[in-house]
Amino acid sequence: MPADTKAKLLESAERIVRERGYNGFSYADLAQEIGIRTASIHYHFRAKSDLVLALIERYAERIAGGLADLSRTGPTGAHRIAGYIAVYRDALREGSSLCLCVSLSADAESLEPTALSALEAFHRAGVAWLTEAFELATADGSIERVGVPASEAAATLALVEGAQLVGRASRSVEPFDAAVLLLRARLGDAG
Amino acid sequence: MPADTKAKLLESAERIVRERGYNGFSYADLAQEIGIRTASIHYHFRAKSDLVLALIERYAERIAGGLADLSRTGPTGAHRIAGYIAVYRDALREGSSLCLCVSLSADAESLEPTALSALEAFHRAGVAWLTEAFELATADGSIERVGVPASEAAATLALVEGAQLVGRASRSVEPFDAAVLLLRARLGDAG
DNA sequence: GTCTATACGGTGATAGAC
DNA sequence: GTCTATCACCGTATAGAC
Repeated sequence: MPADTKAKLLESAERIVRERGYNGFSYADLAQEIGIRTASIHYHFRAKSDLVLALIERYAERIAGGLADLSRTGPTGAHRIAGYIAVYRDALREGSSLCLCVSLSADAESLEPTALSALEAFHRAGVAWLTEAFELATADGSIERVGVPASEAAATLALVEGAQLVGRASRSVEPFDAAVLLLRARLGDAG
Repeated sequence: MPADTKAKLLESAERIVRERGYNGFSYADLAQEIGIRTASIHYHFRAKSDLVLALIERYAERIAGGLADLSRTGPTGAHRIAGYIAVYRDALREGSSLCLCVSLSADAESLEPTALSALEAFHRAGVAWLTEAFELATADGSIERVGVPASEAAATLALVEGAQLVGRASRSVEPFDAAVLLLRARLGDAG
């Protein structure tokens, strides 16, 4: 099935970048994993920078889709925040990988301006979604003591990204859970 | 002054790793920066893994020293937490670099077990120091609504590390400040 | 679409002269 | 302590055959 090679490449590349970082993966790794030669990868993605940009855009769309679902199904602000935390917890995969954009943020220096812009857009979208969720929580009373929604959103994004990093360093979810414990406690039953 | 070459190497290496990550720096970068050949670096650090381990240990000692000073001079729990946030804010250097251990956590897969252990120890020491600070804050009443100190500590460490990452992605301190705004508000005058 | 072959610079690391 | 010389890869990328 040569038609979906591009999809396979994106799938494998995402996993490798999330485990090893942008500078820690190569076309050789990728080629070996899906069983073609490195030269063939260049047919699908002219340069590594093109691949990484496609990776971010695909990832951002997927996450945006998941958050849109959460917005539809999460009955309260607290439920939505709980769902957001779960997305990052799952992405940590027991300490073996990071959110793609957490991994790439650390390697920001090696990225092209286009990739950097996509990375910033990802973060802006996360903060925007969280801000809405905290606004809803203020309205529906599902979270105690909500501060300015935009500030709560910025803090929550940083918290879950940092929690991933600490979990990654110990190859375990435990530090992640410890870091988000107080936030989840504020969510009541939804947490 | 060939005697302090080792110190110069550590200084330069730390800066480069904090800007570009473990996999984004090479002995060649280092050699060029301090004006010797790559072969000479091997005299001081047999392998790259030895250099990175020395880097973490040196960094951990330096930060521990700074925190010990803060413990001595910070009159209240709130002042100590404020000082801790400032340490991470300074390390971000306007968005151009990360805390060494934030950078290395993202590249955890590429590190030797000894370096990984040192990284975990760094995080444990941070949480331990913060736990003490939050315990003090509970006792002196300098922070409102303190939860379980150990949980506050885990959340604070993740918050500042994540805030750095988001700042790094936009090459700016602004996202860092936005992320820690609510925590600093809880610190009252000390924030 | 994928291959072989190849270019060409970068990579950590070592041996041995000075 | 630092050098030159050299090693054995690995890195991204391209040309052109099939």
